[in-house]
Amino acid sequence: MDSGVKKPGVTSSQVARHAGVSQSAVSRTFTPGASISPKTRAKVMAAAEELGYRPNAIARSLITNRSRIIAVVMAYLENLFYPDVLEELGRLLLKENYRLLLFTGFMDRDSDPVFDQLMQYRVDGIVLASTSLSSELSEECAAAGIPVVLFNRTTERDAVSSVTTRNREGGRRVAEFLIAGGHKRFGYISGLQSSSTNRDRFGGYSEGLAEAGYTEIMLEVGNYDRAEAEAAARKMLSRPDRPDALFVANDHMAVAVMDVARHELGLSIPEDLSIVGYDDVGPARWTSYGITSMSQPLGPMVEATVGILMDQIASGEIEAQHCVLNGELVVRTSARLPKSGVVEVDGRRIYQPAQS
Amino acid sequence: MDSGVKKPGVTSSQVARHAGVSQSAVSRTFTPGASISPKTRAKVMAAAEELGYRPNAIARSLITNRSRIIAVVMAYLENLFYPDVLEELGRLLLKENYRLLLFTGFMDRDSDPVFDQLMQYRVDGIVLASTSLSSELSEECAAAGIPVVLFNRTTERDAVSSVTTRNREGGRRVAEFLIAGGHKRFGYISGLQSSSTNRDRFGGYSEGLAEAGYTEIMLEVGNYDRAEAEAAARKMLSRPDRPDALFVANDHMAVAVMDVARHELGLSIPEDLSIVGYDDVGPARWTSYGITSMSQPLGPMVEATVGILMDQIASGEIEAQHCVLNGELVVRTSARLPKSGVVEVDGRRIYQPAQS
DNA sequence: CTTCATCTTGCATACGAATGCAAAACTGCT
DNA sequence: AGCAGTTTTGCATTCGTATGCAAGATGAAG
Repeated sequence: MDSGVKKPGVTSSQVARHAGVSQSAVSRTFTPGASISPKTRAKVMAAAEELGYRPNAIARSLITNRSRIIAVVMAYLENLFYPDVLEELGRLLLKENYRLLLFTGFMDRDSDPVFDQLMQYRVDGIVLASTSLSSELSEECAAAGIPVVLFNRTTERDAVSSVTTRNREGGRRVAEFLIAGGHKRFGYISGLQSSSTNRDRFGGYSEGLAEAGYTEIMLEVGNYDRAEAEAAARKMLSRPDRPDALFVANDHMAVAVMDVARHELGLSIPEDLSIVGYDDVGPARWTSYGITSMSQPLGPMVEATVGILMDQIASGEIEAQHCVLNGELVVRTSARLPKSGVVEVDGRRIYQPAQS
Repeated sequence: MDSGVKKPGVTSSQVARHAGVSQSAVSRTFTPGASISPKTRAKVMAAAEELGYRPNAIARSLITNRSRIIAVVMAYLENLFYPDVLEELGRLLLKENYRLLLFTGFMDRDSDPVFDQLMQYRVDGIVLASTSLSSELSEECAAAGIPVVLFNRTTERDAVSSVTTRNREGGRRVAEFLIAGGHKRFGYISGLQSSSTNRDRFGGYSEGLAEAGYTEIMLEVGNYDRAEAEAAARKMLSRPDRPDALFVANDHMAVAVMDVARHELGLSIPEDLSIVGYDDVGPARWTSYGITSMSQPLGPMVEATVGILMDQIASGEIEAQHCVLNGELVVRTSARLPKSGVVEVDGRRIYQPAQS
């Protein structure tokens, strides 16, 4: 029974008058768990329906001191991993009856005004999923008593909650895989060098290689940026002693690297060059690329993120929690296969060496 | 001079007391254009700084009846076109001092709760960029007096503002291009059949073909979905009389179609099959695909969207405005070239037949 | 029918900032 | 100094909802 046009600006008092009850009764009707008799509730509902009343979330926020808004900060969305995260976050937050205030499309140094906005809107929680944002921002928010979760990154001091995957182990797994594949010359195209994910991935990778006696790694910087990754690939792969195994810090860059290798330099993948990426994001699965990639379990990561936020909001405690999840090395066609260790699980091929 | 921890919950009255002025003075200090002397302003600023005061946007909204929040509704973000839009929207809205409340990750039929939320938060404007959302939603919002802009879609009755490109002309241009390329058997993989963009693109395409005497078009439905597009491609391209020219309703699907054609069916592109897409989105530019595609001018589209919103918010008038922009047929490698008509503009190759 | 316990209800107030209005402070001018 | 004109200030009220408190209604048990 829709009464057509919903005029905004219908207040609870108007509904109250129309229903012949007090404003409190109206409020209680729309407050789950409030003390209200079925009879008045019905009266109120009828009047509300008739007038097209909707509780004003702004006014409610003012008094409850809860906005039911979670801020999500993502400097850029070019890497499909982040839109995927965003979509899942939207889904889960909606289910928890929270809204998602998105901050994106700004340069990283502009983060100060962003911080101001966060504070002004009294958001109930913050998800920081920008690899490149200053750590100060996060700590400042946490200090202000707002639950913050770093998504896919950490800071040195772990004063603020985070959700990550075992990047170090991931890097090491990539090394093992490439070594088992019989590769001899190793390269790495890095992400933002200041980011924790990049440091850990590279750390694990070089550790793994070093243990097998490979101490030299050709290094170029891609800064998680497509254009820079292309340039890095051009430079590294046109060297006479170019690597035969290349770990790229994420799939977003790996795609670009593959295009350069194949179409600009005429290399065959994986015959001339094996490439391994990170994230296992959409394009990695497309047959044209088929990137062998360390996966990050997006669903569980988002679930953990929302879980931590809800937890901290409910308890009022903002003690830092750190959730570290496991990824898998999903094997596709962009890298030569080792003789053993590749197993099929749930229709996906995974590299799982015997010892683990 | 930062005083460290910003305690939230500092109110204007507290600042007032600390500065020895009235609460009004504090309010005026933070209201651009209000009547306040430099001297008191300075006093207030100092006190505010010291206490870590930030105006409470919620409280402000309540009285000004302006939330400075724009809602953006995008059912899914899998198609990179939408994240790109989102990023640009974020940038422009931030510049206009508006926040972006994102609704995503819900199935389309669930749009009712979404509408409720929009109303509850008293958003100042709405961008509807979901091809598949019901038209009612948009009209209901408009009826409620909230400026609404349909992004990349329209409704039959044009009671609500929209920003689109000339999809019909685009479809026709694709037809001309493929005909000029000497193709004989034409196919179309459609988007959501209920969407206006799909109808227009196909309408223009079939018109253009019909005028050249080609009245038969092989048709499969992709629903703007990757998996469905793959299935559609499999079906259409394994027919003995498969088309030699295929227009796919957007690049997101075209990528999938290309993968199926090349890697599952062993077709060469563009030798065996020419493919043209729509949107000119990121992956279309990647060398592995190099999709010839009708572009949609994202920047101008977003600019127009924000422009319309700001206009309507400022004027209070919500008379529907319709902005229709031009795209170009960006020529790459996924389709055979016509003998003439391809010109180079700003480093991009464009199909521009003589008469236009 | 009384009595006490439990539910409902309305009243009044609070949340934090913006703003019309009138009083107060300042300005410049004679 | 005195006055008119202008600017600045504070007071009081407002926005729309939630909630503690006390009064009223209802129900059950005796």
